[in-house]
Amino acid sequence: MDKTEHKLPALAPKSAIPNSLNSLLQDLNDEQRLAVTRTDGPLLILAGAGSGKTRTITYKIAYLIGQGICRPENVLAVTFTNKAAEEMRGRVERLLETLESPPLVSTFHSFSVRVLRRHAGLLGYGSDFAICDEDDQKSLLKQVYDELKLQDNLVPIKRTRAVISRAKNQGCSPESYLEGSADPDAPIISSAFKVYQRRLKEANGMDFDDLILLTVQLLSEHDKVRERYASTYKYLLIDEYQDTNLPQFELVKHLASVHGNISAVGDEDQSIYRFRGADINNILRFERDFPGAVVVKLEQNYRSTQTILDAATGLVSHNLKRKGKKLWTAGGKGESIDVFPAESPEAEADFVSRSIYQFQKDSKDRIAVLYRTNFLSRQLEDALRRLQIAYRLLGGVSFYSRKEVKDALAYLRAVRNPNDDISLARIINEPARGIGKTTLDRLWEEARQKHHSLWQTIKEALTSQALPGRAHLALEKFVSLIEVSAPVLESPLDQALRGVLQASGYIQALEKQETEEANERLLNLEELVTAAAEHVQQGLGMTDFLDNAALYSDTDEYDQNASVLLMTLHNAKGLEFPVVFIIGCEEGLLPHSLSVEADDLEEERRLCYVGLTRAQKKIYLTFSKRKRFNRGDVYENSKPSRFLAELPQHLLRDLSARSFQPARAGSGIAPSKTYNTPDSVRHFLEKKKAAPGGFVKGALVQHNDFGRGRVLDVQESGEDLKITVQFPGIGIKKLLQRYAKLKLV
DNA sequence: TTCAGAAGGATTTTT
DNA sequence: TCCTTCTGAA
Repeated sequence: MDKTEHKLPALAPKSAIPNSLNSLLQDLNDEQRLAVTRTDGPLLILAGAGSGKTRTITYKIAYLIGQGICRPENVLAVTFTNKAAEEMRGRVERLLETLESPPLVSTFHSFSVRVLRRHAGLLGYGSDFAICDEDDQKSLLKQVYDELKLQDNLVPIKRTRAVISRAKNQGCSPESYLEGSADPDAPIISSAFKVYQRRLKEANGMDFDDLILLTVQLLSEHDKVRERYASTYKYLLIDEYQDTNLPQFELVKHLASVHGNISAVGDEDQSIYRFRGADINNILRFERDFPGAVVVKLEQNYRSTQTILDAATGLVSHNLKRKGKKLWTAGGKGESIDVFPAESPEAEADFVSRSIYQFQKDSKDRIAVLYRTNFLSRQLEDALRRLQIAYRLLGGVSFYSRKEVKDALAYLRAVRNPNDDISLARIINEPARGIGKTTLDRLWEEARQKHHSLWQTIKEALTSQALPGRAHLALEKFVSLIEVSAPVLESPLDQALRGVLQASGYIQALEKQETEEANERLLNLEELVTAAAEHVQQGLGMTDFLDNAALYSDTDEYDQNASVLLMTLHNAKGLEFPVVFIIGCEEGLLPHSLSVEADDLEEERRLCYVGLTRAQKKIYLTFSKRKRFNRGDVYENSKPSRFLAELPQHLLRDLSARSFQPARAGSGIAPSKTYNTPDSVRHFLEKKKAAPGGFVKGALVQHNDFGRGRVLDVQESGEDLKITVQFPGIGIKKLLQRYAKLKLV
């Protein structure tokens, strides 16, 4: 790009600009500074991996506000994850020491919720609409299947859900989806889609896709609302623009329709969300969509060694659909990229965990292990535990998707709005209170015919005495439970939550079970109450609490302090680590077999590219020559990923000659490791007075490596205290119970 | 209506 | 291998 064409504005220091901002601008290279200081009209920042993307946006926000170009409330920055938003918010606040009000940094989804909470009425929704996650969608679809007399085995609900979501992300209605689809099941899916959408609206619910779609609908149908938002946000900044899908693009267009000051940052080589409708053409087409756009390319990489960059560029240059850019770094050549072909998946995990063990002996560098599919983490977790290496897993079952947590939240929703069918159905017989399948089927049938909510139907059935005595009584009790609980919501959120859980008998039912599992659930509920209390302290209400719970994702728990992180390649985007392992570099896994069939090879390649460019210093690529077939001990040969062959071969080093002794129990390989009680643990524990030394069962603790955990047991042994602490979220629940009991001595 | 035991199915990636 | 769903008995 010709730099002379756009002269850099002189950096006239005004008194309004904090000095720090001024000196920050001096730090930037010419392109970055241009990207930061150009404040008129559309701007596309094509940023390579590790080129300081986030930094550029953050500085830009600070620049706009610090220079007095606009007020904080006139800036809207959009990211894809809550985590990214949070981080950016923090950075902006640090840059601008004196800020009356913070600029809005938000994800597409949470921004949409914010707008919809205000204007849902215009679209025929109540403003207390519920946000449905995948589970809710599936249970709603189950009812749709009942209504349509569809068999699950004809078209699996899971598939229907995915197809509907995809259609919505492409902006399709049930009808337009049917027209455009070659799928033989399309007529069935389309009819389910139609009923699903109707029922969802009747239940005053929105799924994730609706959040965006309905916001777009709102802005396009209501000129006043659009103008209001579009003129409020004088400056619009969109991160990861290559991941926007059609509805998101339309949202952006609406928001930019008054001022047109949109800055989009993206990297077409990192577009990895096509499955959720992300359209790489959005970024390729930017200059056409926003005429007069200036394009800035950030090609200098500040993250990786030249070797890593060459490898990554070499790989992704096999893709045809890209604008092309040449990454370079002022840094050194760095180490070779090591490839380890393992004999078996176990050997692969063994290699990785031992290498990590070695690394940790002489450095504190953070290490990431990346993989294509979540289940690949398991064998590795086992291996890491054998060596007692602390790690943190992203993904899997998140706190807010646990059954008991979702039940508790459903109680809150149902009490607040009993006509919320989805929540009501979730808890009507949880704990079991004699409202069984037969009764519910009858009620649903009734509700369906009259187009009434489940709640209405129940009340009608009670007045008309239409049900057998036992069911009648059970329903009467349930109705009064919900009605009696309503005033409880007036009290502070944490108390309300506790009250509802008590009144419903949920807590008591768990307590009665006296199993380890029930106990864990109780502790989780306790943690939820704590979280609610924290929300209250931040001055947030119930709606915010529920929204956050719904939009919360595992990535958001990412903990800067853990030194070994396990996550999918998707989750790794936007992060960086000194050392990166990419495991499972096999045909069928990376690229994934389903993607090869669907001809999404380029996306898989980009995914691999994303993985490679996370690394600052060192990359290991591993694969197994054999893989275990579904069940049993049958092994099958597997081929190394074609991407390994596409990498520039001179950058690779084959480690197959290096062999490790196989791990044997009791051979002294597993080092005994003592964890000192971190200060934060003491801090937490000492607040509660009870048990020996102030340590108490069930207390929440914070550990540097594992994040938040809980004290399971406290025993005195001689002069020492033996405290058993459990850290949830580390692995699959069962494994967790077996292994993740960490002794803090 | 509920619980327990058995059989069968599953594995892409996420807000 | 593990988890979910189905089936039948109390």
